[in-house]
Amino acid sequence: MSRIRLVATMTNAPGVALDELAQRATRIATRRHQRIALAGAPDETLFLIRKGLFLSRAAIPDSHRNILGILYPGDIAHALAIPALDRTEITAASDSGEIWRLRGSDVQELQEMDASLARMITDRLAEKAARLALHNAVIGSLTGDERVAALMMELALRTGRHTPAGIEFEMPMSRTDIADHLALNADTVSRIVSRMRSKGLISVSARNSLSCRSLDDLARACPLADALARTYGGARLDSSQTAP
Amino acid sequence: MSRIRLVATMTNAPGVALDELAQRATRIATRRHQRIALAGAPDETLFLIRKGLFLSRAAIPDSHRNILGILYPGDIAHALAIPALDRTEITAASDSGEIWRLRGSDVQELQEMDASLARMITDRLAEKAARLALHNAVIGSLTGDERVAALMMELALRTGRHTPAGIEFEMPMSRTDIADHLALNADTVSRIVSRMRSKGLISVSARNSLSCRSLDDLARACPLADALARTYGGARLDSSQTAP
DNA sequence: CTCGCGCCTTGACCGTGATCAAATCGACGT
DNA sequence: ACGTCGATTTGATCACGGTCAAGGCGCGAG
Repeated sequence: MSRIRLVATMTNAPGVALDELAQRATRIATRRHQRIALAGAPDETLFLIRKGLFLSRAAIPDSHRNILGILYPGDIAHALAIPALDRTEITAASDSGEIWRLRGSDVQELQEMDASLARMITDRLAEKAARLALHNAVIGSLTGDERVAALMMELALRTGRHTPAGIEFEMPMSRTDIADHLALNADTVSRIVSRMRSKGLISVSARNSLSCRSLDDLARACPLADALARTYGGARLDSSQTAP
Repeated sequence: MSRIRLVATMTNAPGVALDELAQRATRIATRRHQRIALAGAPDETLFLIRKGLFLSRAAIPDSHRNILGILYPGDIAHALAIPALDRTEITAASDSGEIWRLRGSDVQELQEMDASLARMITDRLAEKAARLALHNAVIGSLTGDERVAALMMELALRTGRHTPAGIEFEMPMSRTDIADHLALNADTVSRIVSRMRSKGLISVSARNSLSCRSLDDLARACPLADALARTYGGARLDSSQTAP
């Protein structure tokens, strides 16, 4: 049997590079539903997510879908890393978030002075590509139920806290947003979540907040759990049954 | 009405950075179906696609799917940009391809000497992220027919040549590979391609080679054609009817 | 309190694409 | 030419999830 451990996630960039960025960054405090347009900013502008959960959106022709991805603290958003669609923007999913905006020329300059910053940026971009490829596999090869379980694992691993009842995590998106992100339908997502609740896999602990007794049960509901754990948790599935 | 122009695509990195890389790279000539394992190489090893079409693969649990993406000349492959799945590898789709393998430490060193190389690498990674996000939208919001049209547009824009009969392009993958990549089923892909042939949208010009009379007709079959053209072609859809 | 407005839930029905099976095609070696 | 093996095509059937519609719930405004 396999077990997932929840470990502290490194959501922040290494301190050295961060201090340099902090000096030049425009800090933006955000509240829920606040939008930050990418269309307006110059191409090279770089956004660094510092706190909270954000969604990147864009208009997708002939479709109601408009979610491109979830942004977590530490992530980078850059116009060049987003497909050439209309109305691209970032919206805050949770309250009291924070984003840093950096001019492309400043980043360029700092990068030339400090190689570790360049390294940090390429690592973030590579990680983002890996996560997008994994998400491709999620929506390309999993059933509806498995996709929802995958999203919950991702959020639990990133934002989860241990409580007596198990692991509690935020899912601060509407059913429609979840559906868009998982390439499902809002009605279907609602059905799936209800089913998971009635099976006891998860329970609602507050508005936009879920808890699950055991991550392992969730993982068993999702074939890609192992890869998700490695990617999002710093945690990993291991086969040892050593229960201390 | 909109028209798509096919323009020369810049598939190669800027010359300056390329010369530096050339000195340190191990050049690998590949033939069809040749595999290059990523699992064996050190984490930081960087692969640069120089010629030919390649597919990145990985084992996906409980699924026959195993295609993560298509790699075109100019693309970078890096273990960190690939999700934490088993049996990750790159296979050549076409004959007479070429890949450069670079040690992570060499890249690091060159990057510190020449900022334009660092820039080239981040640009490639960002572009890859954009393409993956676009592919998410393709398999998440399009019907089977539209997905196949999207893949054909991508290939036509990247590898297409003008001929008297229209645009001719290579599709050197098996039906199964195409199906995996588009999150469809091999049977379904076969049906869709047959349907497109009987509609006259495309015709078979040789084994693994198709031609289509007009890219615009293909584009009309795919809601995301505009974004695909911007991303893959350097071409774009424009609304001018100026026919010289 | 009550109304109104979003959002969510649940049910009934339907369509796209998956699955399974059989026939056909293509490449290659003998 | 013939036989073999894998890939492709095509057909028949079915299930998952989409669509549409009705009803419920939460929450803020009047």
